[in-house]
Amino acid sequence: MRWPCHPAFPSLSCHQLRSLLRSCARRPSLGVGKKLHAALITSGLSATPDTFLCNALLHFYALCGSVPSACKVFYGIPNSHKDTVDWTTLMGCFARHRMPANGLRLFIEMRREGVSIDDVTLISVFNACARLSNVEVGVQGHGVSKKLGLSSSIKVCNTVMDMYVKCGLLGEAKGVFEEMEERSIVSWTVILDGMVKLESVGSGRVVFDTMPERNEVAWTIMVVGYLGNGFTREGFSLIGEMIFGCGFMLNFVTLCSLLSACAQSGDVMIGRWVHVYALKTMGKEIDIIVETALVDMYAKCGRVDAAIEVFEHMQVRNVVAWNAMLSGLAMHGRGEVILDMFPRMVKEAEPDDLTFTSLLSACSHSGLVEEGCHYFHNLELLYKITPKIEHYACMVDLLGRAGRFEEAWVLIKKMPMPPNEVVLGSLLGSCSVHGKLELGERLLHELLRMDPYNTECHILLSNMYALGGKQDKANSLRHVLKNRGIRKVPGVSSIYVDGQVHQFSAGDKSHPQTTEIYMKLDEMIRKLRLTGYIPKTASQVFSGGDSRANKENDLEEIEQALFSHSEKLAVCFGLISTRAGSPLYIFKNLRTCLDCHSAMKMVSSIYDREIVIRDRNRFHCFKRGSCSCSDYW
DNA sequence: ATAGGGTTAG
Repeated sequence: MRWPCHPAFPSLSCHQLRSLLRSCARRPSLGVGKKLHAALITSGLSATPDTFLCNALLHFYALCGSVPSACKVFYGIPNSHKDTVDWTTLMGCFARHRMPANGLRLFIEMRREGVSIDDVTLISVFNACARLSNVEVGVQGHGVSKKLGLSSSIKVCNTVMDMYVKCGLLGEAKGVFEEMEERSIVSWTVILDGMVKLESVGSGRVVFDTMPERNEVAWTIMVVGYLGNGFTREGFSLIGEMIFGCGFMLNFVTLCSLLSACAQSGDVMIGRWVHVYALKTMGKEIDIIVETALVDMYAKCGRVDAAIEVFEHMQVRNVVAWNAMLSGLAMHGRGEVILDMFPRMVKEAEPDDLTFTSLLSACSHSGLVEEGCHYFHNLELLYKITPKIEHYACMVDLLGRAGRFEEAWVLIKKMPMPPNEVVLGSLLGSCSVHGKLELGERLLHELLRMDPYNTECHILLSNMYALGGKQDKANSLRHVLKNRGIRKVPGVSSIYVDGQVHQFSAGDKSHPQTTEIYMKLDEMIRKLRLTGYIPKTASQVFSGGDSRANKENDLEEIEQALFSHSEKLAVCFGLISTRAGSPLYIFKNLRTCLDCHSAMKMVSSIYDREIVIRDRNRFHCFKRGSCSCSDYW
C-alpha cells in the first residue's frame, strides 16, 4: 500500500517528507529545510494541517538555530495536537540558545496546560533554573521529579544537584547526592564543584580524594579552587600531577578556567605558566578565547602592558577581545588610551553595551567629562545601543565627580528606569568628595530605603559629617550602626612573594615575620612624617574601637589604627622581602582609604618602588610620588 | 499507526 502523498510533493509520501526534514535538522541544513517549508506553505499546508509534518518542522527549526521560527511553528500547532515531546523540543531550543527565562515561562505554561512531564523535560527545566538561580521553580521541579519516580534517574539527579549548587544551596544538593543509589562521575563532579565553591577548598579536596574516578573536569575544578583562593603551591603541584602523573592535556576550556582563577586571585606566576603552556601546545595560533582570557588575566593581575602586548599580537579580534582590553585599560585608568583605540575597534568589531560601560567608566575615572558626554550622546544615535542602567550610572558618576550635581540630578530624573543603589551610591560618593552634605543626606535616606543594611553608605555619610565638623551627627550615625549590629567588612590585603600569597588584615600580628614587618612600619611612618605626611585622622571616626575617655588617647589610637591598615602592612612585608627596586603588587578586597592612598604615593618615592594596588573598584599604580588615578577615584 | 525531544559537570 502507498502512503498518502502531500500535494506539494506528489512523488513523496508524508513519511518521506518528515525524514527529509529530520535529516535537514541533523545536518544541519537550514537552506534546504527552509525551501521545503516554503513549498509546504505555498501548497496550502495550513488548509490540510498534518500535525506530524508540523512537528517535524518544529524539530527542524529548533535544531537549526532559528528560535523565532521554531516558536512560530510551535504556536501554529493547536495545543490538542502537541505532546510532551513537542513542548520539550522548544524548551531544549531555548536552553541551547541561552534563553533560560523563556524556557521557564514555557515550563509554567506547560504545567498550566496539563501536559505531562518527563525526565527529558526536567533536565531542561533544571538547566534554566540553574542559570537564573531560580530556586522556586527548581524546588517545584524537584517535587515533580520525585512524584514521577525519577529519583532513580542519574541524569535528572545530576541536574537537580547542579541547580541547587548554582542557587547556593549546598545542603539540598548533598541531600540528593546521598539518596542516590547509583552515581556517575558527573554526580561526583557536581558535588565537588559545590563543595569547593560553597564550602571550602579543603572539604572539596576530601571529596576529590574519595571520588571513585577523576576526569579532567574534576582536576580542573580542584586546581581552579586552589588558584582562585591564592593557594599557588597546592594548585601548581596538582597541575603537575594532572599532566605528568595522569597524562591529561589542558584543553581550551581548562586553560580558560585556570586563567580566570589566576585573574581572580592575581596569581600572575601561574598565569604566565599557562601562557607558556598555551604557546607550546598551540603554537602561535592560540585560540581566540584563550587569548582573550590571557588579556583579562594580565590586566587583572596589574600587568596592563603585558595585556596590551598579547592583545596586539592577536591575529583576529572580536568584540569580546576588545571588551576585555578596554575594561582592563579602564581599570587602570588609561582613559586617553581607550579613546585613542576606540576608532580602531569600530573598524574590527561592532561595539556593544559592555564596550560603552568600559569606555564611559574610563572617562569618569580619568576625568574626561566632555568626551564621556559625547559618547553617551551618540550611544543611541550612532551605535544603536539603548542605554542601560550601567551607562546612566557611569554618567552620574562622571558628572558627580566633576562637581556637576545639577546635571547629574537631571539625568537621574530623565532615566527611563528607577535609579538603583549603584547610581545613587556613586552620587553619594561624589557628595562626600565635594562636601555636599545636604544632597548626601537625601541620597542616604533613599539608599537606606532600598537596603537598610548598606554599611558602606552609612560609613560614607558619617565620614562626611566628620570631615564637615559635625562630630555629633557622625557619632549618632555610628551609634545607629552599632545598635543594629552592622559591622564593617574587614579589609584584607594580600601580596605574592616567592609564589606564596601572604594575607594581612588591619593590625594583624599573625604573620611569622611580624616583628620585622612592624619595625619596617615604624621606620616607614618616621620617614613619611619627615616628608610631611599628616595622618588623615578626620576621616576615620568609624574604624576605631569603643568609646574612649580622653581625647588625646583617642587621636593616638586612631593614628595607630591608620598605620596598621592592611595595605600598609602588606607593603612593609613587600619592602623587606623583595629585591630593592622591584615593583610590589598588592590586592585589597575593599576600597583603598584616603590615608593609605596619600601615604602610598610618598612611599613610592621614598623607597623608589612602583606599587600597584588592585582595590575593589580599580587599580592604583603609585610611581615617583603620584598615582595613576590622579587622585580621581 | 508512525517518530520525534536532552548529554547534565570545568
